[in-house]
Amino acid sequence: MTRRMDPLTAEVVDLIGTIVARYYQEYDAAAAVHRLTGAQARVLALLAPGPMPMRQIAQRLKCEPSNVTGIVDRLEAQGLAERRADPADRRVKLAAATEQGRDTAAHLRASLDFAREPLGALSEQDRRTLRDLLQRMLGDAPAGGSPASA
Amino acid sequence: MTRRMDPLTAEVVDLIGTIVARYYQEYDAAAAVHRLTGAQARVLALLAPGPMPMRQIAQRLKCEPSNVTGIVDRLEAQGLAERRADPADRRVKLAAATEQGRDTAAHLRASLDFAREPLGALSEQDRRTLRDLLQRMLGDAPAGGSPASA
DNA sequence: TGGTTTGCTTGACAAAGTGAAACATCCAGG
DNA sequence: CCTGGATGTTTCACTTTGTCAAGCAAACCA
Repeated sequence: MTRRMDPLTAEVVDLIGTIVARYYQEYDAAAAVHRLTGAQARVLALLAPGPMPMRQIAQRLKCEPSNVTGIVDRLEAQGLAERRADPADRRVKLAAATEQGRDTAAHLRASLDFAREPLGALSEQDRRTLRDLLQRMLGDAPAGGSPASA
Repeated sequence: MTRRMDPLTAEVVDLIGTIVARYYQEYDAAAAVHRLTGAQARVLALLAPGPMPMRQIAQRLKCEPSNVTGIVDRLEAQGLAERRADPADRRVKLAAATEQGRDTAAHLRASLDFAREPLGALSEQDRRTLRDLLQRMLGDAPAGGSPASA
C-alpha cells in the first residue's frame, strides 16, 4: 500500500488541488453577487440553454433527485426558474429558467473572471498546449460542455 | 458587459470545470472509504504533518473557526484527532492527529488514484509542461503549500 | 491595574445532501 | 382491458457544512 508518487506528479497534483480550491471559491463568490449559492448557480447554468427534467438535473449534479427539488424550489422563489409540465410524460416536471433567470445566468457566466484572468498569463500557444494536455489527461472525454440532451 | 471569451479560452475553462468536478467527486469517494466526509478528510490531511491551532485550520479552509469546532469534534469522536493545550498560549487549542488518524491520512493519500491514474496518460515531459503551465497560470504562487502565517 | 484584542465554543439558523416512504403516471404481459 | 411493476417527483426526518452573534478565558498594552 501507499505506493510513493514521484515528486513531479505530486507537484502537479498539488497544483490541481490549488486550482480546484480557487475555482470553487471564485465560483461561489460570483454566485453570491447574484444572491445565489454555488449549487443554485450550477443548476441555473444548466437550465439556461433550455428546460430539463428534474431527474436529469440530478444526474448532472450527481446527487439524489430529492435534493434537486429543494434547489429548484429556491430558484423558483427568486423568480429565476419555474416548473413546467412535460406534454410527453405527465410524471415529469421540466425545470426552466425564466427570462430573468437566463439574464442572471448570462451575467454569471460573464463574471467568471476566474477563468479569463489567470489564463491571461498564457499565450495563445500556451493555452492550446494546456487544452491538449488536459484533454489527454481526461481521456479525451468531451469536456462536460454540451448537454446533447433532447 | 459580458465581454465574449474566445473559443479556445472557453474550451480550457470547460476542461478545468470538468477536472474540478471529478476531483471533488473522487476526493469524497476516497474519504467515504474511511467513513469520512470531504471536509473531515481535508482537516485530517492538514493535521497529518503535525498539530495546528484551530484558528489556523479555519484560515486554511477559508471558513469560520466555529465551523472547524464541529469538524474536529467529529474527528475526535472517531478517535482520529485530539485537542491539546498550547503551552505557549493557554487560549489556543492545538488539534492533532492521533496515531490512528495519521494512519488513516496516509491511506487516504495513497488512495488518491484520481491523481495518479489520469496523469498516467501523460509522459514525464508532458507532466513537466503541464506543471509549468499551471504554475504560470496561478501566478507562480507556491502550490497551496506553506502557510507562512505567524 | 483595566480595557481591548484574540482564540475557541456555543447556539440558532440556512443550505446541501442522503435515504425511505408516498403518490401519480407510464408501460408491458396476460 | 387491467393489473403489476417501474419511473419521476415530492415530502419527511436526519446529518454535515457553513454563517453569524454572543459569551468566556486568556493575553496584551498602556
